[in-house]
Amino acid sequence: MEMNPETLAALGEPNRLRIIELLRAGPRPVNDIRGRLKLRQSQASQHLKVLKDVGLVEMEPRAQQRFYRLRAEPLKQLHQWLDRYRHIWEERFEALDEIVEELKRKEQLDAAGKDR
Amino acid sequence: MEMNPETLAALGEPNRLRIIELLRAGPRPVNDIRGRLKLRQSQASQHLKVLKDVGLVEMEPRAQQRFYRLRAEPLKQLHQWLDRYRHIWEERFEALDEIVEELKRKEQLDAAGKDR
DNA sequence: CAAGAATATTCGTTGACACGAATATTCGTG
DNA sequence: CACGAATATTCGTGTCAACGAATATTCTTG
Repeated sequence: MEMNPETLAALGEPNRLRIIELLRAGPRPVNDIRGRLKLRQSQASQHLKVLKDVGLVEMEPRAQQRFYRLRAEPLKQLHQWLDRYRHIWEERFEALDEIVEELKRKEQLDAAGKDR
Repeated sequence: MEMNPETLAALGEPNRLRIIELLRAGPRPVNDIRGRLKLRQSQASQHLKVLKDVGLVEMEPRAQQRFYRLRAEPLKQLHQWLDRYRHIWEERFEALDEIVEELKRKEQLDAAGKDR
């Protein structure tokens, strides 16, 4: 499972991240996004273009408005990718480490004990 | 729940992403990372510095080597953040929409039926 | 404490990108 | 088909970040 840096880079830009967060609630036309996030018109369009190019959003024209909505795939994929790091925050490994450490210490004590 | 763009931006750089993926298996000294990913020495150090600054990794000196390891917090946080988008890829909502649509259609048919 | 290994930091260069203003495009309506 | 609303695209500018080379720092060992 490989994760694609471009998706992450796209999310790494503050205004784009805000757009993603806004779209979580559902599809919106550009002008709505622009208004809520206080962006210039070109800014809104440009960022949406980047997001669309990496596949994070898709667009549906509706008269002269364009509705943008989140696409499931990349978000799901990113989530799955992170799942592979679960062991980092589920402390089992650290606990295991500690147990191993303790065992080592015990063995040493035992070994030392033999000589006493 | 807010997600911080800097973390994502840090992950958005290809070489840094590779470093993160490499560190998933456990802590490593700089030279090991450098070797496996075929980076220049300064590149390795610089990227590791960025990762450390955003808190994605931490460093532990060991003689003149420095071991870098993943930090749980930001990864866990990112995972949780993505959890809030679950409804996007778990099609329940779309399914629900369809059901609603069908119900509407049915009602109309029923209403029409009454007059026949 | 000199020397070497491992790593960090500095610095100049270059390319990419965000921004804003201006212009172009698309589409419904009179 | 002219017009206006909504959006996209282009272009010039400034900033920032990645890179590579060089230098500095840290730490161990003889």
